[in-house]
Amino acid sequence: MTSSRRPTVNEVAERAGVSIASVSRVLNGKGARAETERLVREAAAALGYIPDATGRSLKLGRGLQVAFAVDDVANPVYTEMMRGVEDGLRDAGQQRSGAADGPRLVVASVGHELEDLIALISSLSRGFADGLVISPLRTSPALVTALLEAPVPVVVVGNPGDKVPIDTVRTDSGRGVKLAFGHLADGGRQRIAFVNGPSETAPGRARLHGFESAAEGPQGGLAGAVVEASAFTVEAGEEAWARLAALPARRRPDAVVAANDLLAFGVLRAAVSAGRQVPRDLAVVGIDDTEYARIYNPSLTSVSLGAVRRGTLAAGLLLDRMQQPSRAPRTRRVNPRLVIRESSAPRSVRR
Amino acid sequence: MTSSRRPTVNEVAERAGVSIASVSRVLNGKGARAETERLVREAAAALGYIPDATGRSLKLGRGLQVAFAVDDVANPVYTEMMRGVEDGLRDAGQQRSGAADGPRLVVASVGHELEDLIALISSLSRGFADGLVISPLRTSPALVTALLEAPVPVVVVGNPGDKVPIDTVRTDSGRGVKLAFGHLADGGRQRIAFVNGPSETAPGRARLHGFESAAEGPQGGLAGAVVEASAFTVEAGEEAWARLAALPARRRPDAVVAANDLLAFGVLRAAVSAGRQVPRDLAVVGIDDTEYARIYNPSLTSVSLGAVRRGTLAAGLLLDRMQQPSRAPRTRRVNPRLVIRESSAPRSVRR
DNA sequence: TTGTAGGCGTTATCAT
DNA sequence: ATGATAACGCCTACAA
Repeated sequence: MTSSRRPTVNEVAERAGVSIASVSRVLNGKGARAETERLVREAAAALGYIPDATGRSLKLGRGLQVAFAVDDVANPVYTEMMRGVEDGLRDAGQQRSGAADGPRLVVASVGHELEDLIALISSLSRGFADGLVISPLRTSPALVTALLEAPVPVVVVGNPGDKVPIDTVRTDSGRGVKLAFGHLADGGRQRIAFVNGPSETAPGRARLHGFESAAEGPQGGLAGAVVEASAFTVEAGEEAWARLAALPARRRPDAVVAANDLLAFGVLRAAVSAGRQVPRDLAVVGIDDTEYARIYNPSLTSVSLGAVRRGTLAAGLLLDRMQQPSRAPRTRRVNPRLVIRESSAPRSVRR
Repeated sequence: MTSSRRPTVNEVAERAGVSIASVSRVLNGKGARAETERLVREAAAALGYIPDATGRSLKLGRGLQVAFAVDDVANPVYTEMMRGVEDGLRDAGQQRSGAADGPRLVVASVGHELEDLIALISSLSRGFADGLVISPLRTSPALVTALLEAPVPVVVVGNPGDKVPIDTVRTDSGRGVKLAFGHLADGGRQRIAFVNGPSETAPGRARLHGFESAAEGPQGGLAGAVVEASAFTVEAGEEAWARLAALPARRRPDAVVAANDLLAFGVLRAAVSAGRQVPRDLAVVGIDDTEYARIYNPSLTSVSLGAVRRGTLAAGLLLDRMQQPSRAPRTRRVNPRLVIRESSAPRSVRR
């Protein structure tokens, strides 16, 4: 099945009757006599020659792969972000280098363990990836250290900690939570609960602050219970709903803001299974505006954090830094945007 | 930000006061005097030395990465399959080589174009990946050729064509369709439509055959319209429902088998939006038993094709072939399994 | 314009 | 047991 061996520049050169230097030049568009060019291209085609990426990167000191490390490939928000990174790589790569296309994107799915991510970053070496985009849930001094000493440029989507001199793409998810809260309050909801993910994560902390600050605002009296789910997953959302449902009747919420769409789906699934009517008995708002938000029944009101856009911006920052490793770190921002759907229809309105 | 430069064996050797050969030996566990070993390890640790993957693969003629090429990263079935591949790589890698862990998995998201996939396969080179798992929707003689001449071992999840001598992991998705059809017929449904994906794809063809053969069976009189969606996506499912709804009343289905879960969600979304009650007015069964099938409202009955298991099996086949490139091609099979949920509750039963 | 030669970081052979 | 040295495939001064 596998052909015996890959042809090398040497064999192409021999067959074309030229030197390996000419082969390399022709194949890299460095200019050569028309006749030489023809000879080389013919020989390469005949042999099915494909440059060995290893040899090339070894010589060049860089390859053409960019990695995207994700905590949870099953979360659609990351696949959307990934699409954004891909787009950004392709477009910018084309625009910048005029080359056929930008670097190839590989996705490294690291586990949920922070250590795994740190190991990935510091093991990052030429030949695996020449740039990295990460969107870590958790952070720690060790991670920051690894980031700063990373062997290749790294762009963080999220907040790695204040004043860390590194390129980042950020969004104010706390403000997103306030948007959701205000929307539910405007819709006549009386007791609005917040289902957060783990508060020791960066997004968990930011979103909790958002809820707390909403609770201090003019409509703050409507703020209900805060429940911390064990993860940003559907299962954890179901479990969180069980805890809300166990509350004494007068504290039981008529609306829930969930810290992401997966948690929201969990709450919806569990609440509907328990016989709640959504949005009549219970309104639900998620965060991320995942593809499934539109599809769910009822469709889910959600706060878009611009996952695709954030991916694209991250790719741009990364390419810039790969070109100029010493430039000053930059931060790009994306604004949250509320997308209203069925799951949060105002209490007063009959469907 | 990026530290000046990565340390190399030379620097470790110099600092340890030994030769680079000793460094290499120690770090690869080839045995050395205890004192030498200590010296090398200390120097390596002090310098934060990490072997350069590029240099290593260049010398070794192979790296330690496996790629997984997917048509549509947004389809949860592929993220599940990917999890299976990861597991298989890790477990088997550990078991076989006794090494810390198996090869690293990278995901190459190729576009929907067959050409892109072919380009990926033939451009596959050392330094990018040393093995590949693909699950292509479409196939063609050109793809088969590329597969057979691929520079690295390839395992196909799916059916690349009959008698193609290549390792494959298969499942009889046609039988899955028959399972779904039979289930709906048993539940008292009178007119069962089939929403297929593009019939020029391998799964589209197999699933259509499954439906046709069900239509010839004992309950075949219940077989209704066949609609071919433009893709295996939610949007295409919504559009397909529109076409079913436009049918004259007596041909309108009271049940739908969809060729995958995304199509099923599209049908559900569109039907529910149009005021249909599921499962009272309309029963729906999907294929793939995606994570969202359990979560949807109503939860979706679906035929599991064992995505995770298929991924694991593919990883095993790949590792075997990487070890023995010339062994005979093998095929592993996974059986479809019906998972019954709310969306297909029998007509007669009141909820 | 073309060819020769050196070296990127690693491992493995062959002396010592 | 250890060290010097030669590759692996590629690109690119430098020389011709």
